[in-house]
Amino acid sequence: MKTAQNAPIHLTRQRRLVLDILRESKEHLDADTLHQKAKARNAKISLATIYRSLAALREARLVQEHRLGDNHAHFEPARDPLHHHFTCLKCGRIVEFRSPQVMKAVRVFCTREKLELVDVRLELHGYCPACRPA
Amino acid sequence: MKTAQNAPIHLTRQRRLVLDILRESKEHLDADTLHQKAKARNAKISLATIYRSLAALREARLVQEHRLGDNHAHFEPARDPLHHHFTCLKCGRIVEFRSPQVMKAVRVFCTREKLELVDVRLELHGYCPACRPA
DNA sequence: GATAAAATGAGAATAATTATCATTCTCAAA
DNA sequence: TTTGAGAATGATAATTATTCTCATTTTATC
Repeated sequence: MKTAQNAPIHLTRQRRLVLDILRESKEHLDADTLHQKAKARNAKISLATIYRSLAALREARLVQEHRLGDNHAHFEPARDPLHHHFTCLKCGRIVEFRSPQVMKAVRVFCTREKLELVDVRLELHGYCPACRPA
Repeated sequence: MKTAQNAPIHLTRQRRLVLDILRESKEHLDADTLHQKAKARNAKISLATIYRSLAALREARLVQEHRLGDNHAHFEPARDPLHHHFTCLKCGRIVEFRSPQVMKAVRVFCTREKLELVDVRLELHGYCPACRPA
């Protein structure tokens, strides 16, 4: 049985490219946008490879996947410390935030339950000041 | 606080049915399973109506949507206090937990940033004791 | 260099969700 | 009670996101 957990990632040209684009853009890119940007630099890269690279990079903890408002995934390079997102339900604006308290509480819970934590995803939804009702 | 966004929901027979099934099952049902269960009680209910009902119920804060491991949504009735989920990446087991500390930190952040909070979704991924590598 | 394993590209296939549209239901005003 | 407007529904088509297949290419190992 393979322990995908500790598999060192093989950083191929395509995976490197995907990671580089994510790191440079510092935005929450989705697979399709990533594909566009990748093609702009590399005539031949398949959307399937984008997805496969993202899966491998995520497995290696180099990228994080998020589910913001819409029903497709967004990705960003894993930064330390982790941060979280608030998405405005009306205008889609994203506000990022960090919270040592949240991370602490999560770690305490995982330790107590003997859970090995790979990924933390805290997503808030609501209305930003401009969109909240009077 | 009554707001423009959360118009009072019109609890039609179909929406009531969807909500009842969720409340009775106390599980994390996906749209398709919900459709099966609904059809078992009501000869005529469309999958589209399931989705529309879920959207309306979510808007009314009566149900919560989650993105657990697989790439489709799961739903459960909104319970108070909110709870969160840890999903094992290998076996899919779900461990629920509550955390006043997390909720407190979230509320402090939203107050400070003048954000109106509608939904909190904290999802942890990793390996459960049975699946974590030696 | 030979060979096995892994990664890739292209596009088909699948799954999840949303859109369309004709019909039905709800409810307030006449 | 009728009626008319707007909302909800059912059936299904359409769209979107993601995964799969398979032939080919690249990389790692001997």
